[in-house]
Amino acid sequence: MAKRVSIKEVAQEAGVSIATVSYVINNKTEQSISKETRERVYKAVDKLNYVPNLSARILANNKSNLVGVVIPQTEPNKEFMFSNPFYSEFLSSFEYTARKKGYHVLISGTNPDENYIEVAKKRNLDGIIVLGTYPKDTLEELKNSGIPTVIIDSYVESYHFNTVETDDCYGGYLATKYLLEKGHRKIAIVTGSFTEKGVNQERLRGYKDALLEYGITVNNKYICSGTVDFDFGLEIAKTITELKDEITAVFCTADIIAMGLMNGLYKAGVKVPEELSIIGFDNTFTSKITVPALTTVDQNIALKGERAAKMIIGIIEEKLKGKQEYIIPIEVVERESVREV
Amino acid sequence: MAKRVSIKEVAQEAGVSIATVSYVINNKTEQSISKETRERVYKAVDKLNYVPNLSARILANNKSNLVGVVIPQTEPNKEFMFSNPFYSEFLSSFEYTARKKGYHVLISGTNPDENYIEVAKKRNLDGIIVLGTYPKDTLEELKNSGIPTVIIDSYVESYHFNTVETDDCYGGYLATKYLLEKGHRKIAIVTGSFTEKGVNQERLRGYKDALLEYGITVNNKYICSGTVDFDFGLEIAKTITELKDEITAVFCTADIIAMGLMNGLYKAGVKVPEELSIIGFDNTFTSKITVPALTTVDQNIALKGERAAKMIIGIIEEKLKGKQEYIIPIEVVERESVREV
DNA sequence: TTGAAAGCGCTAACAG
DNA sequence: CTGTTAGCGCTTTCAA
Repeated sequence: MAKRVSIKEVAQEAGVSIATVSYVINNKTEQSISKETRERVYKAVDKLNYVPNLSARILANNKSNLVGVVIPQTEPNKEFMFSNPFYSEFLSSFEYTARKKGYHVLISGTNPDENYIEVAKKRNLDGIIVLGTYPKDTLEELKNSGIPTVIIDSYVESYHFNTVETDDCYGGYLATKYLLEKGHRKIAIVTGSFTEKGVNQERLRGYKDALLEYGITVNNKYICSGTVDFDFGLEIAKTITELKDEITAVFCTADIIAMGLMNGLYKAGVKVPEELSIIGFDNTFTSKITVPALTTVDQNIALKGERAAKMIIGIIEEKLKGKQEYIIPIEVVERESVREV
Repeated sequence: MAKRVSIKEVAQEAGVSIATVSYVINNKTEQSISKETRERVYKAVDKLNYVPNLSARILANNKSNLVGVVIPQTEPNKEFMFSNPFYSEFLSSFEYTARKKGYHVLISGTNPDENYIEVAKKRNLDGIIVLGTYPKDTLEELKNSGIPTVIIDSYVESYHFNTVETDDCYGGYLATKYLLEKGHRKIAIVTGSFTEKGVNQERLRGYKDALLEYGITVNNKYICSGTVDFDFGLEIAKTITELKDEITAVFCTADIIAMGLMNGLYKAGVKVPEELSIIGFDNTFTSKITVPALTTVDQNIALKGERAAKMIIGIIEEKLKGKQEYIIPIEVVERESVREV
């Protein structure tokens, strides 16, 4: 590797002190530098192809311009975190926004044994984004570490933490209401497991709210809970098929479940939406792809990534003070999987 | 933020010198340390909750245990790089493998204006993974920077660079041959644009090879080239529908195109696979989801990520010398979109 | 087996 | 307006 040039060599080349070089390259306004000197430094930087060594800078400044994103192992025993398209869409938009603001992004799945705070300290992370649900203790510890943190999509005592969230309850309400407005009255819900205060529970709450608003009593037989994946959707198709003569619509609290369900229904010969209407949640890009295309609740993941980036950077740079909260707007995207009855 | 404890405080607590602490926490074998001292240090580390500051370490060692992954803006004007599920699957597996080996991963889209070598130098990256196709100059420059680099899926003068690749030509051959074995003789190919020496060109080559092997002359009318996305597949459905009485099968060089095509065909009332067989390429997780499920060529993306990580780390640690190359094995995954004729 | 001290590249307080 | 220098936390040579 070609020997890296340091500030010292730049100083030499420009015939100034290293302090001066530092002032110039950092555009320190509190230091006036003669135009001439400034130019000499620039020229030397160019000529020598100087690139500052951030490690040294971090050491001196205690500021890394690095933010870490922690992504859960979505499936235990599965090493892979963001096979779920949600994560990649989020990350994509997050990284882009952060980069534009001069921050780099360190990603990390979670090692069960490794405490993320350790990573954060080691790498002098300026801030941390936490995706997904974690035990409250872990989050509390994070908070106590004093490192700016933004939690995404976690309902764990939100009043404590900076958060970017979707209004899942409202989303569940919207989805269900949409079906109701289309004339459906017997509506099943297929959802993930109800970890305490999780996303699924909120969406279920919205579902109930909407039914109540229409004076419909909630029928527990219509509530199917399992895991958030394709296979569960596939599997539950059997149950739904049996319910087919009673119900006219299904609200799946995740697109991926809806896909599995639609697939299973297809195999069982149940036509969507002719015989059964389906609405999803997430609007991952795959929902356009199904046949029929899936009507779903859009939570604007890209916006989520962008807001998360702006929030954490705002906090880091102390432009944002106190607890921060942002709720991502939500809306139904009409496609082809719901019919009017 | 709670004041961080440094090696100095640990030394004080343990009643030894900072050098000794350094030896102990780094497990330096070339330094013998009495068991007793070692224990005292460990105790102090625990008590004070000491976490080493990697920035200082990097500065002293010139070794960051950080590797950068450069991801292209797949679509110009689109900020988002890895909406394409390929990237997330790759990254997921890459990060996991790297983490297990003690490396962290810095991700970055590419700023048109910002030269990635600069990022690499700034952050003292130990190695770089480049995804996708770049101008040869850029890669050459990277090479000259002396930073270990592994290029994924680029055909740019591969003999120069360390690479992890899929044998796209062979994949194209396999896909086509599969159709031929199922009795198809008139086979169209729908593919992306032919940038010089890109993936698509290779897959096309395989397609031609297979036809030739069966003594079939290539019909240019059957070669449809556009962009690698859902919409192109949708669009090309029209052309394919017109060809329907001549051809019996289509090879799409990307799953996402196949999805669009299937969607378009569905709308046009063309039945897959009864009237037309379709085979894809990639085996992204979405290919299970379609109706009918897509028969496709699997390139084992997770393995790709794993091998890339092992390769770059091997090179960094000088366990791997000279040009490295790994070709990901490939196979056809049979599902439901191809029928026997 | 241990410790003192130089040095990694940079920032910033201070002096001039 | 510019330069000197201490110090950020750590590794490593060399001496003890």
